[in-house]
Amino acid sequence: MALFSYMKDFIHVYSNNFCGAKHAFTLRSGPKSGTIGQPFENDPSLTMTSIKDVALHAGVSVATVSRALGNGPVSAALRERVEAAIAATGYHPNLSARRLRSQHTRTVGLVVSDIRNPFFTAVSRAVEEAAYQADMRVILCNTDENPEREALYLRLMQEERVSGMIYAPTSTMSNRLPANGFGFPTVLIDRCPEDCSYDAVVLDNHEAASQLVQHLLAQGYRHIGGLFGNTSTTGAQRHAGFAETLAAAGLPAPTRFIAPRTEAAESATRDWLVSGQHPQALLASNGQILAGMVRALRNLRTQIPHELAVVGFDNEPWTELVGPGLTVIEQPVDEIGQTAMDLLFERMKTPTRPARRIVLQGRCIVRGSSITR
Amino acid sequence: MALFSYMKDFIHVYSNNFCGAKHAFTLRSGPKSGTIGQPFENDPSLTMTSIKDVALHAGVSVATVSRALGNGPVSAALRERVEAAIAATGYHPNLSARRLRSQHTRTVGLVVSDIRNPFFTAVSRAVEEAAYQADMRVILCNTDENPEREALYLRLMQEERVSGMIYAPTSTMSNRLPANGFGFPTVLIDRCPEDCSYDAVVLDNHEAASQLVQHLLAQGYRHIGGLFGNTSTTGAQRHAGFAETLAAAGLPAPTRFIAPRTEAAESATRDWLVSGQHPQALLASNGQILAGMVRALRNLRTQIPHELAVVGFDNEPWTELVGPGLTVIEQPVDEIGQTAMDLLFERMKTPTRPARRIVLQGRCIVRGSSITR
DNA sequence: CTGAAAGCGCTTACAG
DNA sequence: CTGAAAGCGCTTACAG
Repeated sequence: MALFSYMKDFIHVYSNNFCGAKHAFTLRSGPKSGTIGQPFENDPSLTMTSIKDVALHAGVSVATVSRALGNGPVSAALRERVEAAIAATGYHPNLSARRLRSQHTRTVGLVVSDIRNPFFTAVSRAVEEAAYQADMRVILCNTDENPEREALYLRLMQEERVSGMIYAPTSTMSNRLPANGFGFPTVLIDRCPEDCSYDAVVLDNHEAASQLVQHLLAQGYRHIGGLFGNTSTTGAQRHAGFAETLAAAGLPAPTRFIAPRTEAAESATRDWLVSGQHPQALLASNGQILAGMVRALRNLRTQIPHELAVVGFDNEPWTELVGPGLTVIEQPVDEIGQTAMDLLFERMKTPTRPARRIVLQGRCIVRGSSITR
Repeated sequence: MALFSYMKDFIHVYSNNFCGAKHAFTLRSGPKSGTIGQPFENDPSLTMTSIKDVALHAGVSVATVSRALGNGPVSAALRERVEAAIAATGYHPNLSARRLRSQHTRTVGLVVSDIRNPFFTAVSRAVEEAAYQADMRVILCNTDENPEREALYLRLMQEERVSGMIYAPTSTMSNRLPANGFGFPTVLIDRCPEDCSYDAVVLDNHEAASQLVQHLLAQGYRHIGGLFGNTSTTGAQRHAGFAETLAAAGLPAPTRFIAPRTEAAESATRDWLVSGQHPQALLASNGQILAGMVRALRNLRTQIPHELAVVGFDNEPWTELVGPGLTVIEQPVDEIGQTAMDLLFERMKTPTRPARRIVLQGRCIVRGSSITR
């Protein structure tokens, strides 16, 4: 409502005043000035009021307007006049100018590897919420597990001069993280090489996978196989927990590494099952793989859990609704996002503090997919 | 790989040169200068190389560096020297400065109402992809159906001076969209008042809901109820298609309007079913509602479709995996995102063109949840 | 408390 | 093709 009248005022002012005198310097912008083939943009300079317009309107200096905007020391009388002028002109501060001048962007970059993965969607929401509370913006970038896009977005982080970055590197970059950091505070999430010198928030992947295997062993399963994502340290760690727990029980750990995508998981599962000698139970190392696995079983008319038990990662809403319900590890997604932001803020305050690695525990939710009786 | 060495060079340069002479003007930034209680940021001016450093290093003017960066007219010799200097100094252009000076941001704002809704996740990906192709950034904002957050983000769009906006308004704002626009090209998606003067890409909601009802009628169902979201024009339109199709068949259309969330749908469904006189078939107006509905049925041990048939919107991967498979309307999410970007570009080119409303058809995917035989 | 002035890092007419 | 200079819209010492 307030916003609406704001807009109307804005439009109003645009079509009347403040558009004549102020542009001694005109741009030659137009269709030809952009990259070839790119659409050109309206010239915002013609439509946007600036702090100068507000100052003129209020009869004060731009410095005073700026102070009124930023809770600086301004007398009540002037502040009032400035506020009236802002309302009258429909002024909106220009963030580019503010960032350039103040040399801080109040922006955190969030670089994730697959926004279709609900794990990252959930973490994103938590990060955004925390940023919102701290009056910061977040730039969300989806690398899609593609190192080229990743390089592009890391460059973007530099160009945007982000205050900090929360980052889930692809496996390619995991081994090549700059030893001295990126030039701004960085917190890794979900994935982190064992030896790395970055702040990080990760799941205890080894333990979580181990829990799933122990649960299956307790249920009497002995032939247990696993499908793991091949693009991250996370998949590798979950595999380690899986394999070591089976080894401790004196059992083999048949494993396939695949792209962490539904389609890849579906065909891998199908191939495995039609190969004849398939396991009694299968573990999926993330939600996408789990979905592909279930789809394959469905198409093959394989009964869960009687013909094949299934366990996996990520407690997505639908895992409760499928078949007898799927046994999964739930990750503390809100805590991961919140903690990552906390680490970022601490790092900003104390740039020299030694790197901290926070390991969070998953929660094993047992459902029908792994219970034969 | 290229990126890695880039980073290393960057760090290297930072700790050596270019940090002495250039700051005649120093900021007093520090812990006290930010908002109270907010963490302060490292002063990037101390760590960042600028175009001036590159020019110095290459022995050319800043204008030449700028031209080399932007494909301007530069001799091959100088271009080479500039590129070497960029590599040596680890220079990254400052986007804030560039945007301020050039008066275009190459940024599109994407304001959605619920990022947990996979429909919006999918559309976001399509928009991002199209933006990426056009060398533009996207700012993704999630209003969470909250008009306050929405107002905040609309203000942010102004402050960021976005080139354009793709926008799914809450029902509150739907009635209050500024008649003259926001001051930049805007395309509505998913939701759009009937009479509105904005460019828009929407589903033929009336027809899609009608299709679902016709399918149920053809299957012999006569007592058909519906759960619809109450926060958007979309829910209302789907309800209209639902109710009118039933009316044409001379049947009543028992309806409940709810918040478009899983939890709300679950409790509404439960209440409806335990009330005794429940329908034979139920329609859900989006994916979240559909999920809540299925969960309620599961908890009540109600068999789909024998005790209750279920149809709904949004062909999310899991709808195929639940029970006998769920009959749904699939939305052309990629096309929606792509088309919205196209409309935005066209609007930028021809600001005065009359508003265009593009109505896309859904696809009805019939699965076991609505087939009794 | 207030204003005049400098300058953040770029891009772009303008004049060679 | 190239450089010197102006200026985008702000914030912030500095001097009253």
